[in-house]
Amino acid sequence: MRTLTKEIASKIGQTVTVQGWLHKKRLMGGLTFIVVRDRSGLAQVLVKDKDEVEKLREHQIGTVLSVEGLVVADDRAPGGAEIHDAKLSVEVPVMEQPPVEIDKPLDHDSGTLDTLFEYRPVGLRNPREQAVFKIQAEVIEALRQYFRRNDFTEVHTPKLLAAATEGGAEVFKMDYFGKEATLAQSPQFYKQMMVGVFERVYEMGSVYRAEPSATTRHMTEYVSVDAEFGFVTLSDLMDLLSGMLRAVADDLWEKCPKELTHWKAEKPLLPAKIPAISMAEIHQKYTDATGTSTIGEKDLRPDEERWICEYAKENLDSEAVFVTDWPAAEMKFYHKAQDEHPEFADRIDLIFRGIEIVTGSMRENRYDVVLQQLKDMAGGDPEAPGFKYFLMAMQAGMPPHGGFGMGLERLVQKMIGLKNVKEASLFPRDINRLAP
RNA sequence: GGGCUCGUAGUGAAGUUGGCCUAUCACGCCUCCCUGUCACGGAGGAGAUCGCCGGUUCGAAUCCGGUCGGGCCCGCCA
Repeated sequence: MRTLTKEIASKIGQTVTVQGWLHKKRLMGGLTFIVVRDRSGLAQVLVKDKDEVEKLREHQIGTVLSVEGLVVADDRAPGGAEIHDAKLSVEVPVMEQPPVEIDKPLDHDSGTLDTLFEYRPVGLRNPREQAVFKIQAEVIEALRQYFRRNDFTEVHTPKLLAAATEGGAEVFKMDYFGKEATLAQSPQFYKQMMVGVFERVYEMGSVYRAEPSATTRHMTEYVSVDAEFGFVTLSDLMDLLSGMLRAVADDLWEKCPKELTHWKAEKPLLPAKIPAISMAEIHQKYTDATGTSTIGEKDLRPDEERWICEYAKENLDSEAVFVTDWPAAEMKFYHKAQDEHPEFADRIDLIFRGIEIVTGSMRENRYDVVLQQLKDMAGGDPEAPGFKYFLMAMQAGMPPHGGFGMGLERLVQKMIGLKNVKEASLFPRDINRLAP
């Protein structure tokens, strides 16, 4: 019977067998400490028998071990318990030293990220790297719970598409049995269609962007958290997002204290309602504060995004900000303009700790209007397979609805405090990395 | 796509106004010592044709040209 390392503290006085990877060897002469890693964590084994220690000669970290011994309580042991009188059995010997260190923090300086990713299959065994993805898994779990609490249905939409979807971002083209197909850059049209079915839906899945962006916040493949719901206003959407971000943070700091400590992560300051500031006002404040004029610009500069978050943290007790009142000239065809001020789109971005993690908007739900906007704003062909079925759903009756897309890795990056979004991806894909 | 910047043992760095470099340090690895370590400690050792090609020079890690591969910022976006 296998005992997990996390269970040994509750098995004092019992003989147990743990299985895992050799994580650390400390030879002290007459006694040797061995640390074994399994899925639940680490356990210390004390070996005094020279013959037992000899079994590990020249065996590298990563060697697969089975260890049988007596669990003894000792304040000097990590976790208050360790295994004594151990009989070691090497299940899978490893004689090659790992290319990167597993038992000490790996370098995350920007200049060395290439090495970090090149050796990911091994480097991810490092507990501190693992922690990133334990946190990511918990974020997914918290989001799923939050959406379910709010009566959303989870869906999975196709990523192989007949044609480009939203326009704007570049899409990957590929051969599909002699026809041209594209990879989805978002589930936008499908999740809107599903509003007509379930009213409230969400999806968490990979999307693909063929943009030649070489920055700390872009990847060509990332996990998009998408939600869409009907019979709502932009205000409802902002409330949903405010609640969501807080739910994730609360859950994370409750469930993953150890993992967060690895990264010295600080719980974000998030009010019940994240403050909303119009783009024009941000431009004005930024211009006043820095002397660099951005007034009239149609988007926020990256530096403005960083600046407004600092401002909000100091003055509004929030590390996140909604940016409202985007110029309608920058609207996508499926967006809805504001009823009272049609020069603005009914759109928000959510900026968290200096980076845009969410874009959301109300969608144009009137068939005639969205059809016209498609022709006028996107030059789209209503009969093209990329638009035809979307329009079919719109014509079949759509309530006022809206939704958002959020970059999972960006959220994890900012919760932890990583410098590059790629550090929050198991196997990141960017403009010049396709492997591992 | 534009601008800037970097490439030195398995890993991270120093050296880069040419010679003192037979290339330095730390981690890791190997050998030995060490009975309470937990980033253990101590002694010794192996490991690098300084990304690659060409040039300048008596002499190149260092200067020049080319080339390959990274990174950061901007644009665009999540």
